[in-house]
This record gives sequence, structure tokens and C-alpha cells, in this order.
Amino acid sequence: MISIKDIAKSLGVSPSSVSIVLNGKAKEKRISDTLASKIIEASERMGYFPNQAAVSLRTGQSKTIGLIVENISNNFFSFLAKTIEDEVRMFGYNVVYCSTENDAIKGSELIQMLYNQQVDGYLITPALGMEPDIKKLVDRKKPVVLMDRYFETLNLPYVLADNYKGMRDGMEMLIKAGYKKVGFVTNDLDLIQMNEREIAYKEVLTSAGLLIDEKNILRLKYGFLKEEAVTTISDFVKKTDIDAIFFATNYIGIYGLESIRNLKIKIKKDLGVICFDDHDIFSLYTPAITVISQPVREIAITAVRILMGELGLLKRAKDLHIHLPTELIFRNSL
Amino acid sequence: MISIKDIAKSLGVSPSSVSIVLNGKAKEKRISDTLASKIIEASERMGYFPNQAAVSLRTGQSKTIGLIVENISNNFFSFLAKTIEDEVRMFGYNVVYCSTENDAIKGSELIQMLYNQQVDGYLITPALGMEPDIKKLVDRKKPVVLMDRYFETLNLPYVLADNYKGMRDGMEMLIKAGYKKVGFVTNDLDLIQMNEREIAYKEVLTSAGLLIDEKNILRLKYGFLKEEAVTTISDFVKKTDIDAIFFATNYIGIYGLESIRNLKIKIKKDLGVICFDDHDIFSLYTPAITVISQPVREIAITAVRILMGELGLLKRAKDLHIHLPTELIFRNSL
DNA sequence: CTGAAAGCGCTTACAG
DNA sequence: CTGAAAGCGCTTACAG
Repeated sequence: MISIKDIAKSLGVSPSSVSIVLNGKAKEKRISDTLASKIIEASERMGYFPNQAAVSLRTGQSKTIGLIVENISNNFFSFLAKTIEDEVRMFGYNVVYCSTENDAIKGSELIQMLYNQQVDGYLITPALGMEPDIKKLVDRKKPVVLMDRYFETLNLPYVLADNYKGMRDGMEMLIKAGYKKVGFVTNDLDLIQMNEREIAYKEVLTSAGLLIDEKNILRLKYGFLKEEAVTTISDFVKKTDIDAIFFATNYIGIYGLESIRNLKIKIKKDLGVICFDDHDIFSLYTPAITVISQPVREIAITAVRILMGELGLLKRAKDLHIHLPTELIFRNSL
Repeated sequence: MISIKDIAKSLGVSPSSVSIVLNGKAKEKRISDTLASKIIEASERMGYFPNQAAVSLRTGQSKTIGLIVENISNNFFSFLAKTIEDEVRMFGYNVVYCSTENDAIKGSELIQMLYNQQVDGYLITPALGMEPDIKKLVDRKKPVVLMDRYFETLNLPYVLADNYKGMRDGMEMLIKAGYKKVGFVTNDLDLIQMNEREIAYKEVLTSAGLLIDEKNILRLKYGFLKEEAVTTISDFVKKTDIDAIFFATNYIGIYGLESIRNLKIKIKKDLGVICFDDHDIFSLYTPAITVISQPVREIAITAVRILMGELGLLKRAKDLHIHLPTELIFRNSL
């Protein structure tokens, strides 16, 4: 590994001059143009690249972002991860990813690990219970941007879909289409984005003059295996008399499609189906499933932009609490 | 941030003793038990965590693995990433991910970036043309394990599915089921795993006494947008008289299903369908699609095990060229 | 059994 | 306009 010292020695100048020039501060520090160009030429010829560990130790900047998601293998999060990667790369940043699996203990360890690694900023889709650890980060002046969900008690930047409005859109369309008994299948996590969807579900029912029947709401245990989930949804559909079903997330919707298929129920004719969050499966399924699509790409881009603002690489955003509009994609399931 | 010096000062001992104890070398360096336990107690009480940048600079070990995939947002790779994350975490490692998008120029930059970041080891699904950059890594004594594909000219550890055998299995089943004109839709990347699939496709045809008709092979341009791919496959199906179609990857298969649906062709009755690599969509589709499933989890686990061997954290593997068996999952499309 | 010192590669305040 | 020196936080060879 060739170092600044090597370049300095080969040119008979001091390492500090080399450092200054390579950091683009030649003008500022009034290094002569001749010396500057000699240094640049030599560094290229010798194939010099800075040792990030040394830079990091010295400056406290690692040029690395920590990305904490629920599960990197999940569609939504891996797509988020890809956009984040592309966006931060434009600022010269790498990203370290971690999956919490919605476990606060694990999330806490991951934050500690990223902290030790000296990551410069954090993009987090927090699990319930990670609040204190995230607060600690903020206390230590680390920039944090939350995605997909947030804590009402923590005044932090966040970016997510407008879950309330998106859910309202979907529900209103169901009501307008004449459905009267809409089932809702969600998970049992007390996360803000899920809660907002549920609130909208209930509000639309109420304002349409329909009753909220708790029996029509199914809360799937998070961490259910596929088979358990599919069976539970089947049982739920069988024992209620709903005429439409709203799946609160795409993975729940995928399980739900399997349940419905197993029950040999005809989608649209026997049961209207709609899902929050799109997925390749939904457009390919027969019939294609109507969804509320989340602006995943925009969530990632916006979160990165805010984070770069906090890191001083971009103008600081004024608005730090962002709800991005969802899109109702009408297909063939209602 | 509290440092080793702070602990040393608070205890009135030297920083070296603290370092030795915290690295578990108390016995080896014959530090007294009393001092050792005092140091451990203090470090916990004060909430000490090592600054990884400093450790990295000093030891040359960053405790970070570089993961280079084709595209982190793709199902196969994000699942790979999740397993890798879990596996390396057990050794105290983090992982930085990058997507090449099958672009060698980008891949080259990413490798340089990871190298500067001082990652300890590399897990790479290489794009065509990354050979020289990977070779440079090896020359610099960096452990590298290739996944999903490899270079025949580079004697490096690799782990992938047994593409040849998997494809044979699928083709033999098609032949046995009586199909005579099997179409093959692949991409135009000259990657080893794709080549092996094509070789097996041709060999089975030949040994079944059937002709290889180049018109029955479609090579989709990598980077095709969804619409282009769907249309191209539709045109291909229309102008050939194939009785079955073998999709060479899951994303091609997903496009293909859409093409077939657009053409209003009946799967199984009019056209047998099989795909290399499974996906949620295939089991949910009507009819469910028969696939050759890759052992993604095992690929990740094995690759990590080999890498940890190279890093000296595990017994070094003897066998460094691993072809893992695929599984034929028979469903309803033939 | 323990401490002082050197050094990993870099940046920056300071001196000239 | 340029260089020598200090120091980021750690580890390790060396001295005692």
C-alpha cells in the first residue's frame, strides 16, 4: 500500500504538502502550481489511494453510512437499499447494512456496532423499542434519518409514505365500489405506519356510516412462518362474512393470495382484494391485484438528501418530516 | 467517546495494560487477575467500546466484509445478502454492499472503494470484465470468494449452484414428459453460470436425438426494460413452434409469464413452462410453475465459511470449488 | 508482572 | 510558499 509519505519522499517534499494538495486545498494553503501538479502527477503514477482507516481516525469521518432495515431480503427494503446505495455513492459514501428482524435487542447491538465502526450517519427503519438507542445516537450528535416509520416522542427527521392518506384512498374506493364489510389483515407490531393504516381503515368505515367490527380485523403475529400465516388468514376469511379484504402489507397480501386460492374463493366475484404496497406478484396474478403503491424510490432519495444535509454536504432541508404520496394502482381484483 | 487512555487514567495504570486485558491477552501477557478484573469492570462501567478506525489502522483489520453483487434489489442477491449478514455477524463482521449492475467499469470502482475502506475480505458475484481487478486484489493478498459465477482463468475459491446438473434435470424431465421442441430464453451475458445452463440444454437435446435449433434460443439483452423484454419474448414465442419453454433465470421467467399471458396461451396445455431459479411468484401463479431451485442459503453459508477460513477464523476449507445441488420443484406447468 | 515508546497513515495548526 | 510536529486511538515489541 503506497502512502503519502512515499509520494513525499519520491518528490523530496513534505508529507503535509502532499496531503494538502490531494485534498484540493493547494490554492487555499498557497502551494505553488508547479508543486501541486507534480504531486498530483506522482500520486496518479504511483497509484495512490488514501487509507480510509487513517483518514477516519484523523478526521472522524468514515465516509460510510449505516443502513438499518427490518430485513434486507425483503423486497421493499432491498429496493430501498439499492436506491440508497446509488444516492450516497454520488457523495462518495459506502453503506453498511444490518437487519433488525424487528428485534429491539438486535437493533441495539447493531447500532452499537455501527457506532464503533464510526459510520458518519444513520438511515434507520426502526423496530419498536429502539427508541433509547436511537436517542443516544442523537445525543452523541450523530445524524439520523428514520424511514418507513418513526417515533412520535423523538423529534427526528423521517421520511415515509403517507400511510393514512393512502389507506383512505383505498378504503374510499372500496366503499364507492359498494363493498360493505371490509376485512383488514395487518400484523401485531405497534408501529406507526401500521397504526396509521388502521386508523384510516376505521375512519373511512365510520364516515361511510358502517360499523367497525373487530372480528373483521386480523392481526398476524410478526414472525409467523408462511404456513401459519396462510392458515390463519384462511380461517379468518372462512369465519367472517366479509365481502372485501384489505391486506396491510405486501408480504401479508402474498400470504393472503395463497389462503384465498386454497379456499377456492373467486377474487372480485366472491371477495374484493386490495393490498397496501405493491409487488411484482400483484401485477402478474390472475386477476391482477389492486394496490396502494408506496414511493419507495422517493423515500430513499429524500432520506439520503436529508441525511446529506445533516452531514453538511447539501443545503440543510427545512422540512424534516416528510409524508410522500402513495398511488392507487387499479387492477382487476375489485 | 471514551478511550483506552481514559480507562487507564481512571485506574492509574498504563494504556497498554488496558489494551492487553480487553483483547483477552491478560493470561498470555501475565497481567495479574486483580488488575485484569479491575480493568474489565471499569471498561464496562464507563461504557468503553473500541474505535474501529484506530484498530483498523493499527492492525490492518477492519472487521468488515465487502459484498459485491449484481443488484442488491434483486431477490436472489438480497436473500444472499441476508444470509451473508447473519453468518459473518457471528464472527463479529459487518458487511458493506455494492451493486455492479453487470458493469465492469462500475465494478472496478467499487473494488477500489472497498479496498480503500480496508475491508478484510471480499464476497463477489463478478460481472464480466472484472477479472483484472479481482486478480489485483488477490495479488495484494486479499481473500476473495466468488459466488454464483467464476472465472475459469482465475484459480479462486467459488461457490455456486450446479447449473449444468440442474439444467440437465429440468431438460430430462421435459423430454420424458414428451416435449420435443423446447425453447430456451436466456440473456446475452457471457457468464459461466449461464453458459453451463445452455450447454446442458443442448446436450440433453442431442442425447435425446433431437435437433438443436438456434431459432429456438432467445438471448435477451441484459438491461432490457421490462416492456422490451416482455415484447421480445412474445415475438419469440409467436414465431417459433416450440411446445415448451425453459426460462434461464427467474427474472426472465417473470417477464415470460407476462408475455405468455398477453398472448393468451394456455400454460401446460399449449406450452410447457419451466424456470431456472425459484421465486415467490412461481408458486403462487396459476398454474404454479415448475422450477429448478437454487440453494441460495447454502451458497451464502458456504461462501462465508470459505472466506472465514481464508481469514484464519475457521479451519481452511480443502475444497474451494463448490457446486451445490439444485432441486427440481415440480408444480403444475408441464 | 507492568509501563513507556513507537508507529499505523493521515490532517492541521503552527512556525518560518 | 513550504516543512516539522503533534495527535487521532489503538497495539505490540521492548525494557525493566
